[in-house]
Amino acid sequence: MFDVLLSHIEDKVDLTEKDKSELQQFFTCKKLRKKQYLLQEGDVCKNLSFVSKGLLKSYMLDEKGSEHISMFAFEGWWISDFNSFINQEKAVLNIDAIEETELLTITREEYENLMVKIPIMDRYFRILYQNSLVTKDYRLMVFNSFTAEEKYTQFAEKNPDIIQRVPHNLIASYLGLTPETVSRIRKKISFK
Amino acid sequence: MFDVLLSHIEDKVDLTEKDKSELQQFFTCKKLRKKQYLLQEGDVCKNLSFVSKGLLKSYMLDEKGSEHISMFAFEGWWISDFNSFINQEKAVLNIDAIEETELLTITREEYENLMVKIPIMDRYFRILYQNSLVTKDYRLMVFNSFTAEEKYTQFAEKNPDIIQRVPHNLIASYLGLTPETVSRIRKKISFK
DNA sequence: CGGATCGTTGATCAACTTCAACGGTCGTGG
DNA sequence: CCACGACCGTTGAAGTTGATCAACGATCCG
Repeated sequence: MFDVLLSHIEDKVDLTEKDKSELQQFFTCKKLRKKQYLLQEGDVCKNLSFVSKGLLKSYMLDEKGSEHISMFAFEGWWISDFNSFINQEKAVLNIDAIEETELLTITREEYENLMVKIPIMDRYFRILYQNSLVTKDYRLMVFNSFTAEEKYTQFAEKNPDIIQRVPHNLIASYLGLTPETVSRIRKKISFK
Repeated sequence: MFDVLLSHIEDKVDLTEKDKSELQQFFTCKKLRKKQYLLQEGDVCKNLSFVSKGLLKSYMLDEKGSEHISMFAFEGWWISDFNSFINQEKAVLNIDAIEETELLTITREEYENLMVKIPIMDRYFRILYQNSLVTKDYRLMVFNSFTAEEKYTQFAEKNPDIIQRVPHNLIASYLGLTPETVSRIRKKISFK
C-alpha cells in the first residue's frame, strides 16, 4: 500500500532512494470498514490521510441533520478537514468510508517535519495544492453560475467513473441538489 | 512596490539577501487604470500577478452576459485564471481593475524557473496555496449549504472591509445572488 | 424473510430571480 | 462649472427553479 503513495509522489517530483526510505516512517497505516468514521465534527483533525485503497466522503451536517458532501476521496487522493488540520481548530466536517478503505496518515507535526527533512516534499505539496486549487476554482464556478441540469450534466461528463461507483443520492448532495432533482434530471436527459 | 511582495513572502518563509536580490528580476511591473482588463476570456493567461496596490475582480460571463465574480484581489493577493495559467489553456475568466492597480507579474516559464533558482519559493507557494485551499473549501461550503441570508451575513461578518470598499452589486455577484436579493437582505437585517 | 437503502414519481411550496420603475450620487466632458 | 449620463441601491409584482413532503417499488444484505 505504501507504493501507491510513492508512485503518486514520483508522478510529481523526483525522489532519491534515501528520500524514499525516510518517507515511510512519517506515515501510519490505518484501515476503515464501510461507514466507519475517520473524523467527526467537533474533534480536531489530527491527520492528513492518503487513500491507498477504497473511497471516503467528507460532509457537513446542517441543522436538519442532512449531509452536504464537500468531497469524495478515491485511491490516490488526500483527505482531511483541511482547515482543522492546518490550523488545529475544531472540525466542521465529518469524514467516513463509503467503501472499505486503507489509509496512510500523517500528523500535523510530522507533516511539518517531513518538509524540513525532505525539502522536495514542499514542491510535491505545492504542485498537489496547485492542481487542487484549479479543481476547486472550477467547482466554485459551477456552484456560482450553473443551473441544476448544467451541474449534473457537466459532472456526469467529467466523472463517468464516479457516477458508476457512487450512489446517486450522494452525487446529488455533492452537487448541492436533492436526490429527487437529480432523478428528474436523469430522466429528462435520457430522452435525448 | 516590490517591497510589498517581499514582505508578503517573508511573512511565510525566510529569505536570504541573495534570494531577495534575485527575486526581483523574475517580476515585471504593470499598472492598470480603473476598468482596464488584465485578462479576457479566450486568451491564455500568461502571467500570475501579485497586487501591490489597488483592487481587481475576476469573473465569468454567462450566456446572458452577466458577471459571476469568482474572486476579488486586494493588495497582497495573487490573481490569475489559475487553470489557464498553470495548464496554458484558454481562460474562461475575465479579470479587470475595480480601482487603479499596480501589479508585479511573472510568466509561467519564469514561475518554474523561480522555484528552481530559489527553492524556498516552493515552500512559499505551498503555504500560500495551503491557505488558499482552506478559504476555497469554506466558500464551497457556503455555496453548498447556506441560504441567501446566511451567505450575506457570514460574508459581512468576515469581511467588513470588503463591504466598505466594494459596491453591493459586486458582492451580490460574488455570493451568487442578485443585487435585489442582497438589498432586501440588508433591509431585513437592519431591523435587528 | 425483513429491514434498510436507493431511485422514482407526483403534488405542493418557498426561496430567490426576473422584470420594471425610480431616485440619488458621482464624475466627466462640453 | 454645470448638466447629463452612467452607475448604484431600492422597491414592488410576477415568475421559475428546485426543495419539500409523501408514497411506492426494487434491490441488497444480514
